[in-house]
Parts: sequence; C-alpha cells; structure tokens
Amino acid sequence: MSKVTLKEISKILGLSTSTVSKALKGYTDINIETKSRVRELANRLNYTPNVFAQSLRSRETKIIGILVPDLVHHFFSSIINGVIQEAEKHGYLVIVLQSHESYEDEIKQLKLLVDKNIDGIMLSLSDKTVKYDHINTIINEGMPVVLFDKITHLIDCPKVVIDDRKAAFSATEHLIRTGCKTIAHITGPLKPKTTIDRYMGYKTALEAYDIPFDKSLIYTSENLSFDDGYNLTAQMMEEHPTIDGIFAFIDPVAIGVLKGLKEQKIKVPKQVSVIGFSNWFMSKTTTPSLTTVDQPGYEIGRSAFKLLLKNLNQKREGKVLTTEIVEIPTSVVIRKSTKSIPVETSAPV
Amino acid sequence: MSKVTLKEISKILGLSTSTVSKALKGYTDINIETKSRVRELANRLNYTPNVFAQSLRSRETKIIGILVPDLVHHFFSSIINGVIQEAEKHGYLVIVLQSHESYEDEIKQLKLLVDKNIDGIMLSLSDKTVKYDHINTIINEGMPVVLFDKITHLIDCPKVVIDDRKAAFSATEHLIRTGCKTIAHITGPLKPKTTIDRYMGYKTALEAYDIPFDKSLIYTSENLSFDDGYNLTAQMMEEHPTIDGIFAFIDPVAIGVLKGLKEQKIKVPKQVSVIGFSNWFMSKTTTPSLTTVDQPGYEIGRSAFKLLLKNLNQKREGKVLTTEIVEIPTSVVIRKSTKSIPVETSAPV
DNA sequence: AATCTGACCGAAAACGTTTTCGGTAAATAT
DNA sequence: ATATTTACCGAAAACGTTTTCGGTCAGATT
Repeated sequence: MSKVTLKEISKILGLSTSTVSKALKGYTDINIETKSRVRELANRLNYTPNVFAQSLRSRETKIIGILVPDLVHHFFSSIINGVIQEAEKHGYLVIVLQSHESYEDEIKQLKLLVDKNIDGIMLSLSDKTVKYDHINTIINEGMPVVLFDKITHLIDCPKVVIDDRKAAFSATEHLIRTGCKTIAHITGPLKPKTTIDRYMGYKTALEAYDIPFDKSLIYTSENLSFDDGYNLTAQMMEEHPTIDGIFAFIDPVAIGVLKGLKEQKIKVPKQVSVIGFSNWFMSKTTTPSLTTVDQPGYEIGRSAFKLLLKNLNQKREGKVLTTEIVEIPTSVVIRKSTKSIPVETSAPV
Repeated sequence: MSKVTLKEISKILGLSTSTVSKALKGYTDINIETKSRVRELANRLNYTPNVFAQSLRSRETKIIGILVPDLVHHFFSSIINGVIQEAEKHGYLVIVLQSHESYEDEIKQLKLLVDKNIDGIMLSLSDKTVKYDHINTIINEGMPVVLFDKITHLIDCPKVVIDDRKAAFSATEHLIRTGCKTIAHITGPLKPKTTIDRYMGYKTALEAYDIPFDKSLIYTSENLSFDDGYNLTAQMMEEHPTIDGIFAFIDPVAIGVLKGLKEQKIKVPKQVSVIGFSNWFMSKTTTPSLTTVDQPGYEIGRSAFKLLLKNLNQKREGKVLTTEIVEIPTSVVIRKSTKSIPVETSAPV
C-alpha cells in the first residue's frame, strides 16, 4: 500500500538512512556486502525513491512540457510523438498543453508549466503571438526553452524549423518541371511566418524559371479549410482559364481544390496539376491522390527534444546554453495530382 | 533568477515562515493587516510555492497521466484534447504516454507513471493486452485509474465507453432503411473488443430486420488500412455481385472501398452504399463524402477525466472509489455515400 | 607502544512547505 | 483584583532524500 522509504529499510537492516541511500547509489565507501544486503531488501520490498524528495533536493523533475497550438492535428501529434519517444529514451516524461492559437492562453499555459518547476519547455508559437516578453522572461529566469515549427528569431534559444521557403520552391519547381505554365498560388492569413515563406518560395521559383509573376494569380484562404479550397476553385478558373497548376499552402485547401475541379469537369492532372503542403494523412486517399510536401513531424519532435536535452545538460553543468538552429529537410511526395516528370526545362538560375 | 521562498519573505517582514505560509493561505488566526503585508510582498517578489515541497507533504502532484495505444490518431488525440482541457479547469496537468499497442510497453509506461507519483492514470488498453495483473496491482496500491475506449470488465474501476454494438446496429440499420438488401461487413483483427462488438451490431441489425445472415459477406481487414479496403473491394464485388451496401468497421477501410468501387465504375451510393465508423477527419473530404459513425473523442476524454477527478477527491477524503461506467452516445453522420432516407421499411423487432 | 592508514558507517543539515500545538499579551468577565 | 477569553504569532516536526564531514575501529607502520 504505502510506499517503502529509505528509513524503513534502514530500520530493518539496522543501518542509517545515509548508508542505505549510498548503498543503492553505489557509493564506494560502503562495504560490498552491505551493499548487496541493502539492494536485495530494497528489491524485495519494491523500493522506489520518492520523486518529490528527490526533486526537492536536486531541483529536477525529469519532466518537460510541450506547448502546441493544437494537438488534434496530424502534424502536431506527430511532433509530440517524436518528442515523447525521444524523451522516454532519456528518462523524461512529457506534459502536453495547447494554446489554441491564443496569445493569452499561451501565456497562461506557459505559467502553469513554469510553476510546476519542470525542467524544460518546447514551444510552437500561436499565430496570434506577436510579442515575446513572456517567453524571453522565462528564458532569462533560466528555463531551457526550444522553439519549433512556428518560431521567431526575436527569441534567443535553440530552434527546429523546416525551410518553408525552400520547400515551397521545390513544390513550385515540381509544377514547372512537369510542364505547368500558369501557376496559381493559394496562400493563407499572413500571420504565421510559414505562410509568407511558402509564398516567397513560390515567387522565387517562378523567377528562377523566368516565369513572370502575376499578382492576380495569388488567392487567399482565410480558414485553411477544405471549403476554402473548394470555394476558391470556381473563381480561380473563371478569372484565369489558362491556369494549369495550383499550389496550395496547405493540404486541406488543395483537397478542396481537387473537389472543385472535379465538379467543373476539369481533369487532374491532365488539365490542371495540384500540389499541396504538409502531407496530411488523407492526402494519399484522395482521387487522384495528392502530390504534396512532406513535413516530417516525427523528426522535428525528435530533434527538438535533442536540443532541449543538450541544454538541460549544459544547465546542470553550469555551462552556457546553445542557441543553434536545426533545419529538418522536407521532400516532395509525388502522387497522382501532378504529371509525371517530363523531358527537359530550362535549368534554374 | 532563483525563486523566492517563504523563508526569504519571512526574513524581510520579520515574521516566521509559518505566519507567512498561513497568511498566504488565508488562515483566520493571522491579523488582517499582516496578511495584506505578506500578500503584497509575495506578489511583488513574484512568489510561487515550490511544488516539490508541497508535493512532499501533501503527496499530491496535480499531475495525471494518460496512456493511449497511439497518439497520432484523430480519435485518440481528440480524447487527449478533452482530457487536457477538462483537467486544466481543475488545476491538473497531463502527461501523455503511448503503448504502441504493445503489452510490454504498456507495463513499462505504467511503471513510469506510478514511479512519478502522479495522482491518477487514464488508460486505453493495448490490443495485445490480455492479462490485467499489472493494472489491478496498481489499483490495489491505491492509484485511481480510469479506463476508456479499449476497456475490459476484468478490471474493477470507472470506465468510459461507447456502445460499439449499438453504434454498429445504427450504422447497419441506416443501410437497411435506405434500401440496401445485401450488406457486406468488413471487420478487423478479432482482438480489440470494439471490433467484435461492431460485428455483433451488424448481425443483430440484420436479424432485427429479418435479413438472413450470410457469413460469406464478412470480410476481414488485417491492417485497418486504406489499402485493405481498396484491395478487398474487387474480391467482394466479384464474389457477391449483388452487394448494395458495405459497412466497414473503420473509416480508412471504408475510404479504400470508395476508391475501389470508383475504379470498378460502380456508382456510390446509387449501386452500392458505403458506411464507415469513427468519423475520421478525412471522411468528409472524400468524393462522395463518407457516411459514418461519429465517436465523440472529446466527450470521452472529458468524461474520463471527470470520473478520475471524482475518485481523486474520494481518495483524498478516504472514501471508497466509484467504479461506475459511463456510456457516451454515438451518432450516424449522414453524408453522400449512402442514399437519402426512403419511404418505409418493416419496423425492427 | 604510539602513530597512522584505510575501510566503513552515521549524524546532521538541507531542500521548502504545511500544520499542530502552544505561548504571549491584551481585552474582557468575574 | 483575579480569572478567563480572544487575537495573533512562532517553534518545531514532518514529508524522504542526498551529501558532507567526521568518527570509529581494525590493522598496518614506525
């Protein structure tokens, strides 16, 4: 029922608690025989140290916190999966919290974590966050923090990112190299930096292949939703009947486009190619299946924890914390919504 | 930098730590004026109690653990979302762990949680778990445990379930009432009880409507995957060309079927109706969108935490723990992969 | 015989909080 | 004047662990 303590073991064995403690921790100034006596009994009584007492002394919990905008997303749950698995390898448990894309919630949840005296925090910023005092304060108070995915360079700490711009470049490039000439881009609300980066990647790809940029080919989805993509399709095709490629900044929008095109009897990819972004689970189940950019959430999570762990150790040894930035490579997952790679195009600049 | 303690406050104010502690907690035997002096200073110094010290005394962490087979699933992440949100309302944080459908992992992760001295555990069993000693032991040692979704009645504790049988009955019934006569069922590996229940629900629905049960109409998907559904479709339609309704035990399989039927140029729902189970996110994005059974993960999570909280309180007051079972209602989400409800059928028995 | 090593163990303090049990002084009641 | 209450505060123990700093005793050295 109630847990065994060092004191109880020591009483039974006629030793002091210090001796018992040291025996269990393998101190060299304990007779090898007493050591085994202690260990044997501890084992038999199923002794596990009281973590509160340990933490009270060591000021460590072996618990870290992760705060994401929204857990119920394939991307974020993949990241958390990576974090949990990597953390477990090193004896850490993970508390999961959500900001629901709210600045106030982000502050609140962060405070909860700090007050719990956990060892470190991993954080993906909410879209609404434009001030970073709450985070810089925490860092200045000595809490190791790692930022991932939704980051800002106004916070000085380790970060894990994907290069959205580069990835969007590749996506657009894929469209170009499979023969698309008039490529529309559906972008999102301008706030998350990722959205802008994807937009920029699209733009630079056009430039690289000497395709003139036409601002009227840029459409905006406010809700990142399936419906947005669906609704925009008619408008796009009416305003620009020559469109033969569409790059949506996020998969659900692309899938909406797929449905919209189907309704208009426009063949994909024969007449119009569609490429998405994020490789949501469902994107391989559509008809045609969706070519998209894979963001390796699991790898991001693992890397983020590794960075945190590094700083956890640095802190314990009183050393200066790292602030390195790790970039996780993305890849274009080629499926059936784009044409198969053709002969040759003019090489990029 | 380093956190303020009661001792420091007491020193500044020329009081004892006990007085400071009591002042902050609103004890009545402290002068109202000293109270406000203490509170004012504590506020100004940003005092937050050291949770380790508190836990060491109170034996409470205000942390609970949740162990699911796999976090990266819409259903489970929805549940966790519900748990986290409900927990937060009551000042609890949530550690998330995964068993990856492995019995050994389940044991291991459970031990991690118990050793961390958290206040309670919420658990969805792995498919491989057939012995329950590891859980019963924990319960007997006084840890409040709540089971949800994948449960067993061999463990005596509160549980949150959906009635898979009833839900599958409704799904099959929907097919029947929209005019289907030859209804196939794709079931899964027999282990998780849910699968069997859905099978039974299918069967009883047929009986209720006087449709003969034909064992050859039962197909099995081993991997719960999109591909399984896709691959089974050809076989089903060849062996039973008269099939006009298919009830798959889980959405991805149903979506695979949708794709398989499309390839065979079979019209959905005109020739064959398809219904899934679980209301995965993508099921509303398919063409046609998938009629399915909604399992309210969020509600399951909330209810499970409420049950746990009840027992947390019971335990604190030394009372006997509840072992009630809460059933969360499901509903059929009618979309485009089944026909619209027709005139009349013979009423169920 | 006196001194010096090791080898082995324990006392005690510390981590920060909470709560019981008095204790003192002032105010009230006898 | 004495006795009793009330209001307010503090000492101390307890939660369980870790670690420093000695301390003892046997055996080895001078």
